[in-house]
Amino acid sequence: MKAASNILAALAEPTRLAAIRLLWDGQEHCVCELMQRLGATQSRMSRHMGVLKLAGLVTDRRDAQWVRYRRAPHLPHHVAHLVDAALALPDPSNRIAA
Amino acid sequence: MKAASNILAALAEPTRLAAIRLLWDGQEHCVCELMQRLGATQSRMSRHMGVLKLAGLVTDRRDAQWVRYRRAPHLPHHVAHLVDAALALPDPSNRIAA
DNA sequence: AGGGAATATACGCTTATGCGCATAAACGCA
DNA sequence: TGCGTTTATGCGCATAAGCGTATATTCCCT
Repeated sequence: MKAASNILAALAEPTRLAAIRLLWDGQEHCVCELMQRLGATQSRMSRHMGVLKLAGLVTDRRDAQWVRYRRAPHLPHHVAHLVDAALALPDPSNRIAA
Repeated sequence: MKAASNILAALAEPTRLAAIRLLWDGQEHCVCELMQRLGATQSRMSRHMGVLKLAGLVTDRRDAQWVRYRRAPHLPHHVAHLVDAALALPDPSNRIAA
């Protein structure tokens, strides 16, 4: 099993990490919202979410024409802890103009 | 700045994570030791260490014909915390035979 | 049934990553 | 200086990752 590498690789992409940051509020977010807020195209965002889902970090739920993503429930504590640590790193998108 | 992604990507490779695990004892380890203990070729290990060094996770020191690597000193707490969390994930190489 | 919205996916392309092999570079020692 | 040891690196290759475009798919609503 190489779950550790999968998870780390999933987090090692700026847009995916940004998506995780949004999803980590515990609420559901549709792809359309994520792509808008992160400035990503539809297919790009969809695929990134697929990676996060495959890594076990998020789950999705079909709701009419939308697919709602949210933080995976019952996430192993090690994993949750890792994600928290990743989110604690300085966020490039939060940079203050000089 | 995309340091976060760099660090996560650096950790997202099994051999590199295993190297970090060894180096996280705070001691110095030469490439020859790492390659032996991790079963990697020389060039492979050297390059992996280069990636870790570039990510700022380790430092190297020339000692005669050896290059001693060790955990980077004064690592930002966020980063140290992240690495600790990554090392806390179940380790594939520590698997117990069934 | 038909149309529009939201999402996933197949395809092709470009770039990045990881690797082995061979070679260079740095060093100690005789 | 020449040799052995250790480490880094140039080169080429194979594979993976990421992306855009276009197309399917799923669902609601009329």
